[in-house]
Amino acid sequence: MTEDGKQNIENKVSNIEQAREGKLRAIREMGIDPYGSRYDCAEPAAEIKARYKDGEEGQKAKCAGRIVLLRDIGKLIFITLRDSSGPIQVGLSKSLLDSKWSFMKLLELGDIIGASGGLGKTKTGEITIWADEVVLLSKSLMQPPEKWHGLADIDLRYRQRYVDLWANPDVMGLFKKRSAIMRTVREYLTGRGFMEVETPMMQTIAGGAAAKPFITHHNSLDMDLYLRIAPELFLKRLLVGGMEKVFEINRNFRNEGLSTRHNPEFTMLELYQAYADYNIMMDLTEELICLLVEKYCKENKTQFGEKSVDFARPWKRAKYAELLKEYAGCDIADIGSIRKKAEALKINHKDMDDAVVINEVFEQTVEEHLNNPTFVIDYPAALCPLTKRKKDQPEIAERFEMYIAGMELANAYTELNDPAVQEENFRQQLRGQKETMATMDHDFVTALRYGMPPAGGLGIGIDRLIMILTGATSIRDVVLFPLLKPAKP
RNA sequence: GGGCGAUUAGCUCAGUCGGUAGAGCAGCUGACUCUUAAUCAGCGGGUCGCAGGUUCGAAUCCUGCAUCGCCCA
Repeated sequence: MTEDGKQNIENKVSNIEQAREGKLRAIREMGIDPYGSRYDCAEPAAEIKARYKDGEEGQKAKCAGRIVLLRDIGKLIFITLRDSSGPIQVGLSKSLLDSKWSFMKLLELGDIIGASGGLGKTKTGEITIWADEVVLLSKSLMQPPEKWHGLADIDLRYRQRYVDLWANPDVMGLFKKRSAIMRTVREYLTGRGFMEVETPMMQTIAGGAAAKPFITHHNSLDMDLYLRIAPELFLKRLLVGGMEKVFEINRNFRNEGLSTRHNPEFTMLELYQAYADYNIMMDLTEELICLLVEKYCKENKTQFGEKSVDFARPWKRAKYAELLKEYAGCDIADIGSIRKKAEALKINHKDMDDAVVINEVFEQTVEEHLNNPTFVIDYPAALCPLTKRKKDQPEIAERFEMYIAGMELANAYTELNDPAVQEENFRQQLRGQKETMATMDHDFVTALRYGMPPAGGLGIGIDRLIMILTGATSIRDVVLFPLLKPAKP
């Protein structure tokens, strides 16, 4: 960097940061590299603490992490060092580190160090590494957040998640839990013979769901592509190809508003099982989520904001029409009364097809009441262009959505495998629907013409599932880097 | 898109009726070999989100904008 460049940066930083720059220079002048390198054989802090036994003081211990608290008592410095397993106290005493003492005095909050020495306890009983060697692994030039309250500003927490994660241990804990949950999901599915696959994120036709896609452009082909709104149509092509149990856990992108339940990119689990149907998908959903609840929640319950959710089995299974009757007071066959209800709900239903009105009324009257896990089954077929219809009731589709805490978590159906019906459904456009699931995909119809086994398919919104399992009421709390507008124009 | 709220020191927050900006933590100086948000003494630190307006005078009142949050669509 040029001298001018340096000058410009230094003019911008605060006095506090200038003090840190000063320490950086001082450390360099001592001939010490402030950005150390590889540090071998460090042990997780939690394991060091766990293996400590009274009466066996002096055993060697070595760990690395960030200085999150520092208490300087003069010729004795106590450091609370935190690595990804948790905190451990490191004691620096002048008698052990005399030749390096002026360097030790330059350590400050936020620095990443490695320390090794004998394990022991202080007079107050804290397990402590009495360091005889300390290495600076990375100098921190930024002021850490307030040590007691951590980083509380929600905006800053999302924008600077890298600070949030170490300043707020609960946040780290949540994302560790998310990772563990995902591991369990994969173990469960692969244990049952499912194969994990990856299908295109960039698609020429955005199908498989009702949502607005993001559009991007391929330069050398000079054509627009869509970021996928669902992997469904590709996963079903794999059934045609002979894969019998497949799943994909990956991002979907939907170009819609942001809310506590919606992030434009979100993680979806979709799985397909040949020769199954939606009843099997229901059992699988219940079993998988109950396994997760058992493993990651207390007493088969979670607290979600004001709501308490009870996962006791068997979960309620209720027909769409029955719920509409119960909460909207409308008979699904009586479109007159449903339009009347829509009127009362201030739904602009004039230009909507019947099925669309019914669903609007359903969403506004029923969903909020579905607190404990509930399978809503047997949807109006008009709303489900990719779903097989009931043999004896062609107006009903073999589909369920599963709700918890008033939030849609899963969506599944007996997959439609009749190419003629599929092609016809792709042509049916419902009036009044903001987005449609029925986008013509000729190649998908061709695939079905080769023959797709009857199958059950299931989608689970992973971010929402994590919200339920962790009690986080905003999707932004379970997504590491949620989409935000730029802070400065 | 609409309504409500927030935005003040690096961080967490006070700021009365409109009268020149406050605390704790962090920082700096000093003391301290068993601290646990260490303590004690002293010092420095502000584009009160941005832009206008009202006023003798605005962090405070008004308007617009920005970002975030909550609720609604």
